[in-house]
Amino acid sequence: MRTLKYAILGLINREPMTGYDITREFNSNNLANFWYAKHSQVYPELGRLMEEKLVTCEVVIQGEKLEKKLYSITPEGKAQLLEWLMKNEPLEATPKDVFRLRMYFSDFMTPEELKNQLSLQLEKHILKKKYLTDIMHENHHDQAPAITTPEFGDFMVLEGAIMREESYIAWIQNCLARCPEEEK
Amino acid sequence: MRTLKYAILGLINREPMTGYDITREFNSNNLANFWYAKHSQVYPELGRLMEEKLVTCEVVIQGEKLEKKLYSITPEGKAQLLEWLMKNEPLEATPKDVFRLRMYFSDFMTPEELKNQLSLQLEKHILKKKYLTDIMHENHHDQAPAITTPEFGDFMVLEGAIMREESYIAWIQNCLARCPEEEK
DNA sequence: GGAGCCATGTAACATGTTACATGATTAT
DNA sequence: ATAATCATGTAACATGTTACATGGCTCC
Repeated sequence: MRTLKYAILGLINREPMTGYDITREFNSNNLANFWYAKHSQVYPELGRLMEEKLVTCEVVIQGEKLEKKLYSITPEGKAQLLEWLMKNEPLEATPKDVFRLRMYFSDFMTPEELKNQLSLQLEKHILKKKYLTDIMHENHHDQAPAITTPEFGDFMVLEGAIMREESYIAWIQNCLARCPEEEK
Repeated sequence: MRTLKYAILGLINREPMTGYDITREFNSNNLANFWYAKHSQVYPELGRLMEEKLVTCEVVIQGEKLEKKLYSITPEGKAQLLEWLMKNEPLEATPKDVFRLRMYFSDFMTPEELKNQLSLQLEKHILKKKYLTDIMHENHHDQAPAITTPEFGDFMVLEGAIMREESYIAWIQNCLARCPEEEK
């Protein structure tokens, strides 16, 4: 699959970046909602991409002597990125979800503990949704940017992340509604 | 984290099972929507659980001489499972999603190819939703079973999986709606 | 001068996938 | 008989996390 390879190629295709920049993107408000990696994964992968001649590297001096490696995409890199973007593969395996797994075994909890677990999770997803909508206001003022700009991709996936949270929240509320009323 | 450990404990807690049974559950209509593992991961984990004395194992002969290992949960296993179910941990990292990653880089595609990619994905998620709702009709007749039964967990997570597909479908339709109209 | 960030890397470990390997049972 | 499924395991590899390790730059 080598998805990390294409994630890095896609970022460098937007503009030349260092490994540090790429890692920062992977922990940003946009990308982190559907892809991420630690720097310990990024640097070795950049090495592989160099070997495969999909990126080139220029050493830049920051200040007195700090060396940064600024990576750029090659024509072959662009070609492979485009090929990957055009793919039509079967649906990926469904994402793993530890909370859903715990709910699957809910009959081993008391109804009170089940309700408590659902409420705690609900709260967290409500906060996450608020966090995402705040970013949406700040970055896009809830207006879709023009297609063919990088901002369009940012906007689409952020909107998707918000919708995902809304759906999760609605699901938990459904589950809570199905739990019996407290005995007085 | 050792989530696989708890997934296996949770299953064996419902009733004694073999490694083969567990693997089958991990590829079923319920569980596979939020957790799964291959048999090559299950058998070694069962070995670890034996070492930790969280499960016991009884050899059963099937037919003439086929040996099955039927695993049961121990009191200590039950205790650890319950502890895990009661946890209140921060939200997991957001699930990775290759299609969203490709959409993030959509400005590198032509608008036509972007629409094509969105349409292909839409179709797949519509099929998946139909697949899930069919199972819902068959297994539960759209009626929530009583809380405190294992079927309640099955129902909850299946409902969640359907809602997840509905949300994904709505997102893709949003994206398509934002794409410009075809020229004449 | 020190805190926090910029910048790059490696090592050990945990998790997960694909392939290799073997053999019994059941239904056609 | 033979194909599909039941049943259990290991090996090699890919992916991802945590910890170790080093040093420069910028702002206070």
